[in-house]
Amino acid sequence: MNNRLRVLRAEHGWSQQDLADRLGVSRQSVNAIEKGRYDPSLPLAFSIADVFGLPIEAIFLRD
Amino acid sequence: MNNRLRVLRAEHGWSQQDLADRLGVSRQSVNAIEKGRYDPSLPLAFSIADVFGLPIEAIFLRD
DNA sequence: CTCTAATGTAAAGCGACCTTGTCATTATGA
DNA sequence: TCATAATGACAAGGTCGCTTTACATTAGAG
Repeated sequence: MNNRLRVLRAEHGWSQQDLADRLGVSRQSVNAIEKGRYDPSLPLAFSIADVFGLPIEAIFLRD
Repeated sequence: MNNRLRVLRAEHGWSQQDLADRLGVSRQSVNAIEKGRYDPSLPLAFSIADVFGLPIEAIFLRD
């Protein structure tokens, strides 16, 4: 499950900590998801989609 | 996190076992998700979206 | 160069997701 | 009625998602 988190975060000029704060999760979680170490839960995926104003499918990609 | 699994499954005339087979998960998992006992992982949510030919947002709803 | 922000990673712990196995209940059909 | 299918639920066990704490590395500002 690839994702475009790093790019989207950069477009917004946010640090991993900034994004973590907006999502209400730890910086390590953002880093781990961004680096592909694991996938977010579905609720967190929805939160990420909300933060960026995009559908989940525009952020997370099948492989 | 509400979902429209029961309705969609009924529309297709599938039993929980039928859907589980298509998703490659156990019948108990389908039942638990359908009953709202827990949310699917993101990869499973994508599989469900694929099976029904719908975007994730059309199946799973924020609360 | 020095200080600080940002990032990457690791460990331990907890709860969520998913499994197999099992049992109970309800509905349907021969 | 009897057999079978479908659903709901629970327990035990494994892995994943997320936490806090901690430390190392990299990059930029001054």
